[in-house]
Amino acid sequence: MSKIVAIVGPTAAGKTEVAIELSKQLSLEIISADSRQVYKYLNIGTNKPLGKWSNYNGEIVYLYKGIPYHLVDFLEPDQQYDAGKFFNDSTWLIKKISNKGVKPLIVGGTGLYIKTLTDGISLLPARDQKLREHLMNLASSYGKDYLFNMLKQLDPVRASQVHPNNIHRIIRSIEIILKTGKTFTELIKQHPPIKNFDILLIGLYLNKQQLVQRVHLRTKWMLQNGMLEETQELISKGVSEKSPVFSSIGYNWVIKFLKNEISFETMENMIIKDTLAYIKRQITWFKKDNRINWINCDGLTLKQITRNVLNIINSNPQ
RNA sequence: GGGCAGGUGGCGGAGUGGACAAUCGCAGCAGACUGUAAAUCUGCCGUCCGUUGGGACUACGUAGGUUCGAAUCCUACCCUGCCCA
Repeated sequence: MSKIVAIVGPTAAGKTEVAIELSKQLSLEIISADSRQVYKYLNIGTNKPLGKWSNYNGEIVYLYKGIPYHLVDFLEPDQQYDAGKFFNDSTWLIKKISNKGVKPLIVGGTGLYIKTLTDGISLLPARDQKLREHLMNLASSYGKDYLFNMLKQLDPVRASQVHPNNIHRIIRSIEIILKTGKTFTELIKQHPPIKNFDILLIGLYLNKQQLVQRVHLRTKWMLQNGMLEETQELISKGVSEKSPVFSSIGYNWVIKFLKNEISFETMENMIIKDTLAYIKRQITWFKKDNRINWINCDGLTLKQITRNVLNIINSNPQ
C-alpha cells in the first residue's frame, strides 16, 4: 500500500490552485474527484480548470497549467457517471500513474467519490436506468408510499434506514433486490467495501464570510464569462433540460433566465444561494471525518497554504 | 388637504373574534448519506425551562376601548404606498 494524498474541502476554498502548486513542486499528476467536471462542455458553470487535451509523453491527457488533470472533461452530457465508475476509474488511474513512478494527487469536493477511495465501496449492481424509470412510474401512479412499502416488505432493515420521502434511495434499494435477488443489507455484509489505498486526507477551509464573498465573485464571473452561452450551446446540441448535467448548480436558473422567466438578478442570486447550500452540505459531510488534516486558509497566500500541505505530508509516514 | 390600500416573526407573505407563538416560502442553524452525491432527504427555527409529553413569558405599527376571550371588532394617533387636489 502506498500513501496517496487527497485534497478535499468545500467548493470555492481554492483546492485546484493548491493542487497545481503542489503538483509542480512534487511532479504529481492530479486525479479529480468531482462529479460535474467529468463532463465535456460544462466548463464555466462547473468551474472546471480550463486546460487542454494535449500530447504528454506520448499520451493524450488533459493538461491544466502543464499538469495532467485526470477524470475531467471526458464524458458526453447524455452519459451517466457515478460513484462506482469513479471508484473503478480512479483506482485504475492511481495504479497506472504509480506504475510510471509518478505519484497521483486526488483533488475534489465530491465527498462520496472521495469516500470510495478512503473507505472503499461494496460490490453492488450498477444502476439500471430502465428499471428505475419503471419504479419511478409506479411511484407517480401509486404514490411514493407504494415504493416505500414495497421496500419494507423486501428489506425491512434497509427500509428502517431510508426515509420514506427519499425516493432515490428507496428506488436504489429496490433496484438492488430486483437485480440480485438479495437485499442491500445482505449484499453489504457479503461484500464489505474494498479498500485499495491508504489515503492521507488534507482539507482546506475558509471562514464562512470569505466563502460567501468568493461565491459572489465567482458567480458574477461565471455569468460574465460564458455560462449563458455554454448553456445555450448545450440546449442547441439537443441536451434535454431534464438531463442530469442540468442538475448541476446554476444551469437550471440560467435556462429560466434565457427563457425570460426570471431576471438576471434573480438568476444570479439563486445561483449564489444554491452554491452556498451545497457548500454547507459539503462541510457537513467532511467535518465528521476526523481523519482529515484541516488547514485554515484564511488570509494565507497560495505559497503558504502549499507549504502547510507539504508539512502535513512530510510529518506523515509515507 | 381629500380618497383608497396597507402596517404580522430576519425578509416575503397567509390569517380577519377562541383550535395562533401564528399556514407557507426564503434566509439561518443542525443532520443523514454504499453507483443521480453540484443529487436526494431529515430536524430545529419568538425567548426561557424540559430528552419527550409539556410548561412559563413576550408578541401581529402605537395608545386606549368592546369582549369570558382580539393579530382579528371599535376609536384616536403615527407611519408607508397609490390616486385626486
